[in-house]
Amino acid sequence: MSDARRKFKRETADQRKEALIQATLSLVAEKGVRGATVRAIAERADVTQGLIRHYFSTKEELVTAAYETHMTEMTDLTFTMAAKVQGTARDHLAALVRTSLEPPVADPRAVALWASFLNKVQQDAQMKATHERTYADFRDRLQDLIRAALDEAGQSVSDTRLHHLATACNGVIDGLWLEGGALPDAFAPGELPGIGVESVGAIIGLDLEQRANQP
Amino acid sequence: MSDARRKFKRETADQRKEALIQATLSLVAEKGVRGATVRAIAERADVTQGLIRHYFSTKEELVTAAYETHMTEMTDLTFTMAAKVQGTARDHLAALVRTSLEPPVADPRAVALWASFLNKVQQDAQMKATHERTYADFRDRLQDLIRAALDEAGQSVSDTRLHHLATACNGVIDGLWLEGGALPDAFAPGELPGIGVESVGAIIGLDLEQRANQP
DNA sequence: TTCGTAATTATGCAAGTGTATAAATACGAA
DNA sequence: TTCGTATTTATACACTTGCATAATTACGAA
Repeated sequence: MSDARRKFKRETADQRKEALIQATLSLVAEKGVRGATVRAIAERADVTQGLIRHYFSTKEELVTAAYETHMTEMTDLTFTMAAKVQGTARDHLAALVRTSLEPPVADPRAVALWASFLNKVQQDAQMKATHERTYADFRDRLQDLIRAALDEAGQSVSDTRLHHLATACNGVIDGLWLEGGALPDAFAPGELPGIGVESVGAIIGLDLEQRANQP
Repeated sequence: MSDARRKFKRETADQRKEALIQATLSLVAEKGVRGATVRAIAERADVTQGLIRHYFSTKEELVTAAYETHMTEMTDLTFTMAAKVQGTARDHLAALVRTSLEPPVADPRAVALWASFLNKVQQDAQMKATHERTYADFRDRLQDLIRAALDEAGQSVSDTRLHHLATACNGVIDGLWLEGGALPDAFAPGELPGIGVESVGAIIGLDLEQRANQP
């Protein structure tokens, strides 16, 4: 029997799960969690709906897995990109801010996903835990960078003060991230990272915009 | 026939529409637009589902009306509260920032609504128009306050620079508003308005935290 | 009081929903 | 090659959804 008459192809469990998760994410971004129906997900992943049940015992389980995947990818992406930058502690901090506010991290689809999941995150304990873990990860990392940049500049701050600075900067960064994704046309290209670096610099009292070895 | 045996009570069209809209908003905040079913809305408004059709020819129409109502209420509320403050231009600006980041403006329900409507806003032209109008209103008002505060301090800035400052401050305020509503427990009481005033002040180069007639 | 009519309820329907279960089929092991 | 079995499709079911239409009922006008 020729391949052309094959009715389907077997994939590994990981490939299928990943395809289903990606199909779920794209639909959730477009139409929300309830709009991402099993049939629509199956169609987008090019399988029949029964297959979903074979890999995820319920739609809830698929959605939770998709959220977990998305959040992990976002965090990894941000940290990986920011880690590439060489330079002083101040440069590192500036790079993290910039990376967080540029594509592919800051992007309409990511914000649409964030918005679509918000309801469920507030009600589902497991999703809430995932959310708080990623949030805390980012904030701690940001706090370390702020401390290093201030140390480097010869300034010392109390733990309380440092905590406040990190909270403020994190709020500004997350906020601008949301704004940029929700209203991509409200900002000129590169404007958003600029505002972020300017604001974070202003809050902690360092000029982040000049590079380390300027004239 | 005694009142106790009445099967229903007639209300004016405005009262019923308002009740249906409020029921819709509370359900959309909890479960998203698709989760706010006609039957659930009717139950929450204490009517039978057929009545909805009598006032709104389609669910889409009800949802659009609810969004319009919500956005108008939010804008009015913010401007009304901020307008009460007496003092210098700097005080006015600080008050607008604070008001935007305190309850009842900054509040989990309002952010949940924002998130739930985001999908529809991006796809429905009428909702997009409503959104952009309210957004522009706020930004223009903010820009006027910034200009006045800078004038008052004897600083003059170019229109381009002013536009940039307003965009930056607006981004920070909206962003913090979202953060505060999405993670109400991440900030101590009063911390968020403080961060907002601090950041906006830092961006435009004025200390907004001291009141006008300090020693 | 009676009565007309608009507000409200009651009932029904076709399409879409998640989930369950049976049937078909690809593909590695023998 | 043959065959077993996990993967995948096919089909069905009970329930929910938005919308439509008929049947009631409240309440002001006469």
